[in-house]
Amino acid sequence: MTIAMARPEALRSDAQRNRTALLDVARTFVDRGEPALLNAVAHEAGVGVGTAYRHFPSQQHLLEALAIDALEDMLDQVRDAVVLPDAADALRGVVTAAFRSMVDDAALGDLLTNGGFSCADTAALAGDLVVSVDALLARGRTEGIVRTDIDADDLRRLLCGLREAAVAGGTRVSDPERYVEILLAGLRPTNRPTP
Amino acid sequence: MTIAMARPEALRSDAQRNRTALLDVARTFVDRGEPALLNAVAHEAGVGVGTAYRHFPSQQHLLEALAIDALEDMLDQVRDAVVLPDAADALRGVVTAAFRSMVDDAALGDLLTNGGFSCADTAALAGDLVVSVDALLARGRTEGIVRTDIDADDLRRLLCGLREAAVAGGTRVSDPERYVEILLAGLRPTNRPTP
Amino acid sequence: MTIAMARPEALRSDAQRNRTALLDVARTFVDRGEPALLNAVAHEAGVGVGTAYRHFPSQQHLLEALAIDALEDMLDQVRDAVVLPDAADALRGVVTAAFRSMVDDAALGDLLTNGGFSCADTAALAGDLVVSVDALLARGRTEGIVRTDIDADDLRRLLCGLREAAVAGGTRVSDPERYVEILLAGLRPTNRPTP
Amino acid sequence: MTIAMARPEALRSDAQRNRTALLDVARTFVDRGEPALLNAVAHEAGVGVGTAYRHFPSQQHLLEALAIDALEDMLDQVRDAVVLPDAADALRGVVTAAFRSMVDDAALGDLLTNGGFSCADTAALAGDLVVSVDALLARGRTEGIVRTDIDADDLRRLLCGLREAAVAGGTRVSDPERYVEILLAGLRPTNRPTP
DNA sequence: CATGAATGAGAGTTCATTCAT
DNA sequence: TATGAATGAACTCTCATTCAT
Repeated sequence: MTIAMARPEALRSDAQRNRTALLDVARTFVDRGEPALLNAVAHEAGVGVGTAYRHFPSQQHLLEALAIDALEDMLDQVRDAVVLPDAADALRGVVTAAFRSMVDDAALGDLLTNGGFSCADTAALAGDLVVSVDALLARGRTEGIVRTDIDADDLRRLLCGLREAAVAGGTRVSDPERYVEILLAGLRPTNRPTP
Repeated sequence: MTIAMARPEALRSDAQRNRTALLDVARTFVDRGEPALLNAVAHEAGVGVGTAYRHFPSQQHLLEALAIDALEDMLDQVRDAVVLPDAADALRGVVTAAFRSMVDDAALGDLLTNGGFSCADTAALAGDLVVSVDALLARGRTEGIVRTDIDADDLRRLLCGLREAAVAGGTRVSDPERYVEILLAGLRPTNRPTP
Repeated sequence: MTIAMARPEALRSDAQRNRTALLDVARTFVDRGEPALLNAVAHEAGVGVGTAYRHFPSQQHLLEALAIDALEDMLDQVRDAVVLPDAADALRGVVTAAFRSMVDDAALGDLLTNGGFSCADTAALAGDLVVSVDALLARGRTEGIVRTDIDADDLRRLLCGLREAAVAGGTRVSDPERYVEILLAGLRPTNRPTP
Repeated sequence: MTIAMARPEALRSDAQRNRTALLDVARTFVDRGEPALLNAVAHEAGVGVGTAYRHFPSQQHLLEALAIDALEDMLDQVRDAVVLPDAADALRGVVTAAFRSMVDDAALGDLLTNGGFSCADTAALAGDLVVSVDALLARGRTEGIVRTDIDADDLRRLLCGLREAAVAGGTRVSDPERYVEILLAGLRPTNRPTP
């Protein structure tokens, strides 16, 4: 029994073709806000259900495969941000980018909201993300630019909640950037004006 | 065809008994985070399915019946707040109380999050709520204690998102009050310190 | 236990009022081609379901109550026809009138089509109708103006079928009278021209 | 979305086995005059409900699958009849055969009576049938052996009505052929004896 | 007698997952 | 390895009839 991977080893070329087709179709589903039912995705991709299940044992696996690149980008961004000269800029950059990604990519948003990773690689990525975000927050706390009672999981929750606020009910709010500003302002330590 | 009401006229005593039993059971479902399936609720309440459907034509009606009291309390609170001497206190009180209610009562939280009212009385209540919240925000804007780019629907969305943040995944975050503080701080006009 | 009657004895005035209201509403249902569900009829008549069931123990009883006058008219017409001077005119008159009644009155048409009387009086009426129609046909056979292999039940079936033909699918055929002409022509003995 | 077909492409052997089993059971239902409920048919065929729904998305589809062969036979017969030397023989043959088929095969009878085709192939067949029957009637009119006010839809209605007359109430009338003779005689132009 | 709440079997349908081909 | 047919539990909803009030 192999551990599931959202990003698999090298595949035979036909398998790779199927996998890509499935992901492409699944993407259209989540972009429309519809659940990526394996059967429906398989059918629309012109592939047997069994094949779909071989590649993605559950909807969750499919979701993680859809989101893993974005998750990795997010990790890179946080790691870059940790070493930025200005801590406030770093945090602002990370929060803004994360929010945008989650609003634009329902797969990523859903994944971070619901958790419960099924693939070893996405789970590991998520773990690394927590570590890096904690580092970022630690620095922010040290420099006094962020509340001291917030950890990485709080930030994840707040971002997921904010994304819900922005896209809930299938309608995207106008100018979602306002919501990031609100979060960023709210994250600063109390009684401390914007620099 | 009578228009559905979440809070019906006086009921015959047996009907009232069943209705209460259904609502009690439904409450345990939503409190556990489970969907209040009409059949399951009916069965557990020791009542025929048909009876459940007579009282609540759909899960949505059931949800609204579960939430209407809390919704009304919320409206009262907002109306009281509008005439409070201090606008900042008023807003803080409303946001705090609303957040607590939604976190404690999943029915209320789900209702405000998903919208789509089926009962005339809950829909009316929700409409009144928007009016009152807009009044509250207008006053806040006038007095310069709240961002000018936020309306009642934004506040609803933000509160629903914050509640998601606090209770998502079936686990309630520790000390949810922190999240309200974040939101309240974020709602203040930029570059303006807490008084 | 009383035997059911489509046309009951004298009723208390309030009972009579309810009965009439139920029948009036039921008539609108069958005229629209909808089944006269006891619950729906009762509700629309502003009467309790129990009351509806007291007056009409089943949809069938309701149907018979709706049709009994027309059935009686039909019987009168046949009895009158039997003693008419011209047998061909008599048959033509009966067939034409019966067809028209059944096309115009879905309750009557359905009753004669499905049989299975639940009320003693409608059943008796139907029995009398068979007797009279057989007399009419006997005379017709004697005078050589009608096929010899047709009895009253055949004629009922043929008329019901013809009505189905005319109104099937909720769409009434244009000029239904053509269909009566076809039946009348078909009923004449073979090889015998219209006089 | 594939368009439904009453007669599918080549099936995998297991699918073919199930399909046949379902159709066999469904046949017994309609022959008993009972509605072919998908669930009941599936159960009696020893097959999951889902399988029944895969093969036949609705009762209507099932009905059309049951009737398509007979419908095709009927079309062949009409097309053959159109080119027969004697127009009267042609019409007689078609009417007689159609009536027999509908009386013997409740699926066919119900299909033609209720219309509302769900499968592309049966709908096409029905359309072709109208065309061919109209051709047959046109020739009959030209040769003066059929009433001029009857078109293909009238003939369909009359045949469906006649079949109702013959089999209504679950009891089949004795010697149904008499009814065809009546219809055939009735279809001839008025005042014109049988040749 | 009137009322209308309650009943519950059953119809119709969907979908995640398995497994024969 | 790919295919797609099969599965059946689960769910929503209806309606004819009964019975407590």
